Amino acid sequence: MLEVNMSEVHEVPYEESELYRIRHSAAHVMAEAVLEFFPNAKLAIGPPIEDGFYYDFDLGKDENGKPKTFSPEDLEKIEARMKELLKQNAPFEHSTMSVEEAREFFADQPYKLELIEELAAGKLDENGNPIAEPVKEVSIYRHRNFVDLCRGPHVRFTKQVKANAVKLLRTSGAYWRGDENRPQLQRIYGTAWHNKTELEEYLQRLEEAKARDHRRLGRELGLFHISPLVGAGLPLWLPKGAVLRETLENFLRQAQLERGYLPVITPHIGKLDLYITSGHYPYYKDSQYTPIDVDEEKFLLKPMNCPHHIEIYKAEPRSYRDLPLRLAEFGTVYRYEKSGELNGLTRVRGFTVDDSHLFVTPEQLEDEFIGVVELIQYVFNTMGFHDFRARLGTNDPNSDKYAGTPEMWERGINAIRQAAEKVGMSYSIEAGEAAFYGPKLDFIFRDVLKREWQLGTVQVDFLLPERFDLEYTGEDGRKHRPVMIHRAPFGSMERFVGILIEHFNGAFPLWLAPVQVVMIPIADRHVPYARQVAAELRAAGMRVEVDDSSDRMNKKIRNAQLQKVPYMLVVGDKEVAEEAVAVRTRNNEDRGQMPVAEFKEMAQGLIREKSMAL
RNA sequence: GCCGACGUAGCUCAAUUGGCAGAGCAAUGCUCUUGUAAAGCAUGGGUUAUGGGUUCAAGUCCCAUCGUCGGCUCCA
Repeated sequence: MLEVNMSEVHEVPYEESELYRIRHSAAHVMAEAVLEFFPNAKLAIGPPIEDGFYYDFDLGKDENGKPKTFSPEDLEKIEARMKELLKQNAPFEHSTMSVEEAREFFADQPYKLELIEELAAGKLDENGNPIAEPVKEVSIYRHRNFVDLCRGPHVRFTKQVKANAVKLLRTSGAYWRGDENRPQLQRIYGTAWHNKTELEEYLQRLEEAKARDHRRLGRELGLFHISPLVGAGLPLWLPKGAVLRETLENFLRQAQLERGYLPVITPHIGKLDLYITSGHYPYYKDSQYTPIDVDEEKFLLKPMNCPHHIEIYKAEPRSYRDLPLRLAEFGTVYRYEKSGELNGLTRVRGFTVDDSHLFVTPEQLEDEFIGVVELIQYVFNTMGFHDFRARLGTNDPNSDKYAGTPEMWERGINAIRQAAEKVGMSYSIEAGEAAFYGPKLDFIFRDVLKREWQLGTVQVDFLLPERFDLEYTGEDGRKHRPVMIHRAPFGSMERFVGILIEHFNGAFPLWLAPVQVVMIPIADRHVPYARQVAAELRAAGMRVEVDDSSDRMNKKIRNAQLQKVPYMLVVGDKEVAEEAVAVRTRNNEDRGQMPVAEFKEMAQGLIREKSMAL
């Protein structure tokens, strides 16, 4: 198993590290170089970021009135010049200016002026974060003739940024202040490290990430295919991918069965009115497809499963004895994603949610919420996902994106906090991360490349029960309003599988591997025996292929190895004679000869336990 | 959707300034019957994403559309 070393231990916060100063300084020197080639460029901001830095520029318009952009050749020129400038040693000098002076000094830099005004007004700092009070003086850094409004810190001399540890990576468009209604600027991304070795290690890491890209592995391992004729963002699951996905689904089905969930199946479209009632339609109009006309009525390709499940709840009168009612479905939903946002399996236009809606009494809410949290933890643990954190997403009181009353939100948030406390789980709170109908607890997983992915989610919802006027008859014979819990441990099957592919680099644990065993007959005369063993293993529930091609044994091993098949069973004269198989693993281990029955028992055990081992 | 780059055989990539579309792997056939990461030989495979245009001549230049990639924005 490939171990990718991303360890970059920050003893001090990144903002106080030398690397941060190096990158911040590299951004300034890059801007200096840009101004040499584009003297009229307007400077926006140029902060350090994870693994590097960027700087945004407004290059003005060309003769046709189109915004000017950086060409790839420009990038090369800028990088070369930047390296020269780094070597021409110059000190970084810090000073301050009064707001008045700064306004005058940056008179021809409109973006800097905007930053100065926001500082002076006590609104936002240069990163767009709110500040406590208006500032009277602004901080300035100068090296040679390049002067920038900047809080720093920087290295002391440009030479401290090693020219051979810096590389410009790419250009892109980026909206000023991250707002798509404001001008689009030209951004240059670069990376900078302490020394050449670190830079090379970083570039190496990028290569490794590329090699385990799920889009590439998805093709190489025959997992999925995206056909432009079917449509962008609409993946086709190939047999091996489908096996992988169904194995995951069946695993969860079983876990749900054990926990009292009930399966339901609902159609892919529903009347527009359904979504108007739920409130989804007005809120998410922009990310839904145009309604379909059916006779005189409008139908929506379903963007959510909850309204359908709610209608199942309403299909009959409910009593407190029916609750909690846990309805579960692998429900496929369709959401419009802008073309530029699509990405392999991780960002698609049609995907399947491992959805469930729990209808509970207020008294049951906490226990049921805990049950869901424990289910998600069980699912993650089984996957071998140990590096994850929880995030409580609350409403942002300043946003009109959230429906319901403050009391509802309060109750929901409290329910989640109490449940989290009871299971002893720590979490961070982020305002503005809630669903429109209620707060949620998200499970954020860090993969082997240390990238974070939001996977499982649990949401508390008092709103939709109101909107749909849900009720049950209580012990007291009166009508009561149930509470809903929305939850999905995997999130979306597409996204989850995409992440799984990258996390395991295509080498799935035995129980998930689309092909668990490849039979490798040495010569043609061994093929019948290989088929016989394959049949026996298949009868025991294993996924087995026989490589009866005319390739040499060595080639067959190579092919199985490249497909990351866990076990290769080589069979020749000796094995035929002794009812045995010669076991080789994808980890290049030669386990030697083993009776078929022994192999079968061993492999079955590992599959049953969903072991990570071979 | 926006900015930029790109689209040649199933895959990875070649093809001077516009001048006969190629290679490796894969596929198919034949020979060999093999003991732990690539046997040998042969064969087939393309309206160069699609549609228009410029030119004696377009993979190459121009326009549009579709798609991919990297960002931005967005993500119930």
